[in-house]
Amino acid sequence: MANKDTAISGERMGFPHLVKWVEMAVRARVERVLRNQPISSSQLFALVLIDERGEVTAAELARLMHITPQAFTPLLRPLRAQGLIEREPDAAHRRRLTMRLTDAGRTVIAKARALTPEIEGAMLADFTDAERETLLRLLARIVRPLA
Amino acid sequence: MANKDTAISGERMGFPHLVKWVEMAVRARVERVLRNQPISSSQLFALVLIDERGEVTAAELARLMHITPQAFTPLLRPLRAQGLIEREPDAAHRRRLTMRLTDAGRTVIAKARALTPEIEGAMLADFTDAERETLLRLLARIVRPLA
DNA sequence: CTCATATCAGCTTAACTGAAATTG
DNA sequence: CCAATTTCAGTTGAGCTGATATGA
Repeated sequence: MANKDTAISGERMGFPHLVKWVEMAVRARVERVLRNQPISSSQLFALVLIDERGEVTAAELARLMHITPQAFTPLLRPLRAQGLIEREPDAAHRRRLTMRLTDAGRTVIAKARALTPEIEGAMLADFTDAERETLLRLLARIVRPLA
Repeated sequence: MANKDTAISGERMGFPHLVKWVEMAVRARVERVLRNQPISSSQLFALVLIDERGEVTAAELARLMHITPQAFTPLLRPLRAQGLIEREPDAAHRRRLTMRLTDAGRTVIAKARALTPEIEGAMLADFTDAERETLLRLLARIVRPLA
């Protein structure tokens, strides 16, 4: 039976395993909260990244998200169909299409953002303010070199 | 342009957003490393959870992973087909099937586990030992109440 | 010619809902 | 009759590879 006694309480759990577990718990909560919104969890993620960047091409965004550019095209379609983003050929490279949020897109993000503190509160219920701060700062440092 | 200057460096990024971003970076690396293994990232996650529990039913595992029991059945099929797990009707409730790892399953996990330190090392390259310890401890505390 | 971008096609995996059978 | 477990069916979302067209 391997390590029934050791795995959870004793020996360190691997970093990828921990991240996956936390992400699945987060995902379930986000999906539940987004049930009535006209957008999926992954689409929202892309939308937030576009917002953070201001202007960005699809290829660049795909690299940020660690997915192939091909996987990004279908993710984008519903966002365009709902008018949440707009695209425009780049001045220097007509092949590139830079995109940015529309007002409708910003509205959707704002509504979604309002729901996340509740999720953080539920998942970090027994964390002190200092611990939350530490956790978010460390996670942000993992993300920073990817940005 | 919303917050090109503020979002990444200034205002706090939401907890769900940070987790999703880190998870996508981890997922891409795990998939690359598992390319030659006879198992997917999600299947490995389930396998590790079974290992940690020792004995567990599918319904219980689905709750741990925050997915529906229906979503769990197809995840399990390749694991059974490859003989990585074995199942047996529960003594008290014949409807329930408790499962556990086989030796083959433990071998696959061991091989996969050997690859994760490399991923952690790459993603936490500029973290001190103390910072890694803190991060893993905080993540484990999020997971603990879910276990 | 080569490289990056964007997109199309086909495929696989992994989630969902709804419905059914089994058992306590 | 009801609740929990398991599984089947059908659907959707979100990745992948391979191929194609366009432009710098």
